[in-house]
Amino acid sequence: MEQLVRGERARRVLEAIILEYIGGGVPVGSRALAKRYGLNVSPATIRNVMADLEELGLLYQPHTSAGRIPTELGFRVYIDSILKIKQLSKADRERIRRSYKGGVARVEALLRETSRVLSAFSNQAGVVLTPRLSLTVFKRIEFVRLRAKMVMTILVSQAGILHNTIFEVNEDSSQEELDKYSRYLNDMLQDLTLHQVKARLLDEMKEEKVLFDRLLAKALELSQKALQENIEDTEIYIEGRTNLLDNPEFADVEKMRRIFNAFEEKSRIIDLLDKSMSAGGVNIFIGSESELLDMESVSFITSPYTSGDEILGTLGVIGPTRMDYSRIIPLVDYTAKLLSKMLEETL
Amino acid sequence: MEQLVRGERARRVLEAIILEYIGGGVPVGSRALAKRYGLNVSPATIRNVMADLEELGLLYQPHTSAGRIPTELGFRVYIDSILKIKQLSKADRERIRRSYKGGVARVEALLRETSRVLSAFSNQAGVVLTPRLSLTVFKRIEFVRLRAKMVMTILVSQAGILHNTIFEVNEDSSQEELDKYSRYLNDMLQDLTLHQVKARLLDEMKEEKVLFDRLLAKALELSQKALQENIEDTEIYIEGRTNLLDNPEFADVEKMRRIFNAFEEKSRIIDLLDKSMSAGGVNIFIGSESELLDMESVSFITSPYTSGDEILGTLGVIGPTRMDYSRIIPLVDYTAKLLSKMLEETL
DNA sequence: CCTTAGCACTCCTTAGAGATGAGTGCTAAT
DNA sequence: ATTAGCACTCATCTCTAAGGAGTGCTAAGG
Repeated sequence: MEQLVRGERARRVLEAIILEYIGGGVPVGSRALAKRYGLNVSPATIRNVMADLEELGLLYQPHTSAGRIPTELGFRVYIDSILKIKQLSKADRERIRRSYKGGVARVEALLRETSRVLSAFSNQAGVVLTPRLSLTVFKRIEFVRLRAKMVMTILVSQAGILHNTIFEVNEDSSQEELDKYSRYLNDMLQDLTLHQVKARLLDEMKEEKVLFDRLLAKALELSQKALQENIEDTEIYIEGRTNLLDNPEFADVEKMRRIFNAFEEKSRIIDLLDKSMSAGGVNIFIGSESELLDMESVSFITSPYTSGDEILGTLGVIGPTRMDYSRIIPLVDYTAKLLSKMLEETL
Repeated sequence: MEQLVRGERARRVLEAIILEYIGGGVPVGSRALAKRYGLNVSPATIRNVMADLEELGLLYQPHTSAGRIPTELGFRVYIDSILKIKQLSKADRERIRRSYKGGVARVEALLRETSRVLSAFSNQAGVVLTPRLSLTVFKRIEFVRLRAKMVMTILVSQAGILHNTIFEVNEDSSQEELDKYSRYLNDMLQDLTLHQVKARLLDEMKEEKVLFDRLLAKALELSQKALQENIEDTEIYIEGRTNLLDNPEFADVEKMRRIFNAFEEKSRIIDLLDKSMSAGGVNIFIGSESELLDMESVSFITSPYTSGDEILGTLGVIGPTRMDYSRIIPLVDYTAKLLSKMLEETL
């Protein structure tokens, strides 16, 4: 990829075109480029360079008499080998920290607030994925008797997130009995990851003692059910969707509909963000790279967030391919770190 | 209101115009009306009637040579004194019941699913408000020690909804101690509404015994904090937003932006739905009646839902003023009753 | 060999001019 | 009271022409 754009001048032209296009959203012509950027060459020369870049697949023309627009590949090359990512300024970091309203009263609220912050500072849509339950560490389980034979289980993960399930049991238990079960389980399952918890429960159920120990049997049955339902229900907070409407590329209703449809069908966005979870650091998906059908003009900038050593989830910004990467990449990076720190301090 | 449209024919014309306008979304002319509805009068006569209706403020013309469009008042009169609301057919009721996917594993999921169902059957946006915590009945409280001095409280309402708060305390308590507090409180607060709980806690704190009973004092302090934060955080589930994009009245981007902005600013929608909570049965807000600024062309059809005698929250459909009230009013009505029944059976 | 001025050419965008047609209000006859 | 007839209004559509941004190519100059 690196050697794709050889000449120094070619790279500067590509950069200029991308900056100009990010700023304006319209095809970029040679004249404007020659004037506004200190390239010190004539428009004709730039046209030659542009023709080369087009041949490499980094630019394209919507029609013969229009300027050039960067292709996805063009953006890719720009991001990978031209863009120098700066740190966020101290003032910006400060502003972000301050823009968190209120204390950390609930993890869910904190995640949603983070999404809002991302959207506010990027002027695009912010997105935060809640921790994958299966990856997180068991903290506590409780059973609540709602009415005869109806039980609610409450599972608390180390990440401070609650998951509940309501189900019917064959045999009624009093709240006192349920409390016994949960005390028992809380002792047994301390500090296991949810995956380990599942395995542990299965192991226990195979043991002979289950046959004789009614309490144990009951407790296992209930917790089984609780985990079955819950293990994969990840939530997603998307804030600032309307920011996307300000981008001229989504001005026509048809494109908009596609994007908002994608937002409604959350599972595909979750899959995408999941992918970027394992790969640490900031990830960038440009247009069709995201493999979200019909989203050619949309890009994702994501980063995982953690608590301690535990990777919890992903957050990021959704915007047009034509967004200001130089600002938003550091923003996403910093916000992920900030959130991680806040979580670590409370959990 | 009733006597506003005197003549029987005038009412039939108004009805025909509204039906035609709901169907087509374009101004309705006298000729089309005369042909398609069995009014047995000539277009000229209808024009006279239309002129009368316009004078009453029930219709208006976008320009001299266009047909008529019903005003908000026109819709109001139609709904209040012309429309006969039918029951949903047995087949429709069956289809709605079936379209609920999966069991009732969590109340939150059930509410979101209800929102989805409303949107799917109305082809508009569905909306469901979670129960107001302050109106619901206390079920259970739990404290979880997250780390030194950090405590999470979990409050379970009778409605099966969880609310949690994380906060720092001055003095560390072990999980065993926290369990004692919660057992104590669970006994004390059983079957009170959250409002009563608040009052009760304040009363208790005034008592002299608090000075001597450390356990009591601690328990009260923690529960105080838990309630303070939580008492008003209502959630709202809006599904099927994109359905609104199919309506020609929202075809232009500017109007769309307004609507989606309103969706992002949830508090105003919550206020509106709250209003309709106390007034039982189906409520209809037409255009500016909703007092959501900039929403002239949007209507709300809402109904409260319950569990037993308790009013829990509100659900409804958001669509253009020009929506099919005759179908959607019974839909909202039935869905509210269905949800109420499902909640009653599980809680 | 690279750079650049000049020029012909493309093609999108905009504005304006008719033409079309849906729909009205009014008048006069039934 | 109803209705046929007619003149009139005005949004919408189509077509054309002008304008202009931007290109590719060629030929001249460093």
